[in-house]
Amino acid sequence: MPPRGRRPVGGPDPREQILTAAAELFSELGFERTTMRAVAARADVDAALIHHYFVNKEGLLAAALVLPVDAGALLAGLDEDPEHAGEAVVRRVLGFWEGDPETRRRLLGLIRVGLSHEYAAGVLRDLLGRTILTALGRVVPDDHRALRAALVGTQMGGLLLGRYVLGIPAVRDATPEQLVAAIGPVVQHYLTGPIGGAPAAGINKPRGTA
Amino acid sequence: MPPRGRRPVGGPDPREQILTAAAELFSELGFERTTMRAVAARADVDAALIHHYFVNKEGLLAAALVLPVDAGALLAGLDEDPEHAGEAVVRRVLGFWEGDPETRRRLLGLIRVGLSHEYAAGVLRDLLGRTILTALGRVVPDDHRALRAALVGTQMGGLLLGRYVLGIPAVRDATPEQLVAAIGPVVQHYLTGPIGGAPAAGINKPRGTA
DNA sequence: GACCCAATTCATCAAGCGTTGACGTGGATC
DNA sequence: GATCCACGTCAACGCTTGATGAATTGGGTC
Repeated sequence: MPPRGRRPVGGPDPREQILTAAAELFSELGFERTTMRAVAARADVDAALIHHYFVNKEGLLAAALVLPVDAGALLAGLDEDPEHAGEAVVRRVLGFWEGDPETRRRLLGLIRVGLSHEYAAGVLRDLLGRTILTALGRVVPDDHRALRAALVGTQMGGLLLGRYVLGIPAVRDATPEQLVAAIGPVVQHYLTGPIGGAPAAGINKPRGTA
Repeated sequence: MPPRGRRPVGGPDPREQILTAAAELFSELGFERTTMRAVAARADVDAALIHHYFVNKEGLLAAALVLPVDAGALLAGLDEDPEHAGEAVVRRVLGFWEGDPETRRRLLGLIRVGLSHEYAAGVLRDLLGRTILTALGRVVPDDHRALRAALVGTQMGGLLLGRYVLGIPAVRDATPEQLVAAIGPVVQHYLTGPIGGAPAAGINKPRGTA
């Protein structure tokens, strides 16, 4: 039980500790099941202090849920080898996810929270739509650019969901390179292949205008 | 305010009303944010009656969350036209979802609840893995069957997530046939195309494998 | 029609929740 | 070194939650 008032300087920054604890708990438990008291306990801080810094639980969420991945940097340089951009996307995302546990936790939290809370849902929606779109830059042809980016988003989102959130055995146990080999061409297809009405070649024939 | 004891016969079955109300609310709100009182109010019933029938909230969830889609029936007959099985899968799932609002709500609920509650997560995991696997039957070649089915699951799951849960604009506003045209070939690729070690070109492959 | 059990409500519980206001404490400023 | 304010804790409020046990009513059974 620490003394009453302001702490002497030198110790760890309580604000940062709160943010870390909140990010961890939101990731593991989602929004509703994360309690202010639990965050406070993990941060070794009184619960009221959280309100002092972040006003309320939503504010804490907004602060703890900084966009955990710089999509622009993650997907930079893909246009140097447009033919293998699809594989590169999958490889980078998986590598990023599995490399840095901090990012992994934050991204996992974003997914989990985004499905139960509207604020985070917006962040996630933007990440899977707009952010990917701008990040892909010139790789994506002009026609249906938004749709192409969003399709990539659904496939990558579904992959992360199946592998890390739900844990579907076959996807959970596959090696990253196995997934790159299987999904890379799909992403490539979404990026540069014929989607929509185009009857052209490239893939198992898109059933002409039936 | 109804009288105290047992109701006279003739009215609607309260047990069914509870299940309906629970399914609706779980779908809209997820597990945590659905309260027993809200279920009771919508079912026009005292909250204690829910405990009488279903013991506790988890029991209510388990009872209300019957598998909302007979994947076997939904995906039956695909092997009659294996070349277009991919498109058929996407078309049927979207048609099913958009056709019957009851199914739609239940499936949406399953997704939403499955991401916040372990019991429902298991149901969802099985649906996207095992159930799809068995449903696809002979369409899927022998090699990597489980992985193929799971990959289909991730793509379809990601699609539903983006279109109906998150509402990514480009995917939300696309027409079903647009999505069939864009995603059908991908599912086809997962079903019968080369995944894993196969040396052949990615997705840009002449039709007629397997 | 006496008896039993299922169905149904009522009243209430204990626990946990987010939040608040008062109060103490130290660093910074002049 | 007096003053001010950000920092930090304490104690508690008001509310909601899931759950329980007793009380009441009706249908079935013999």
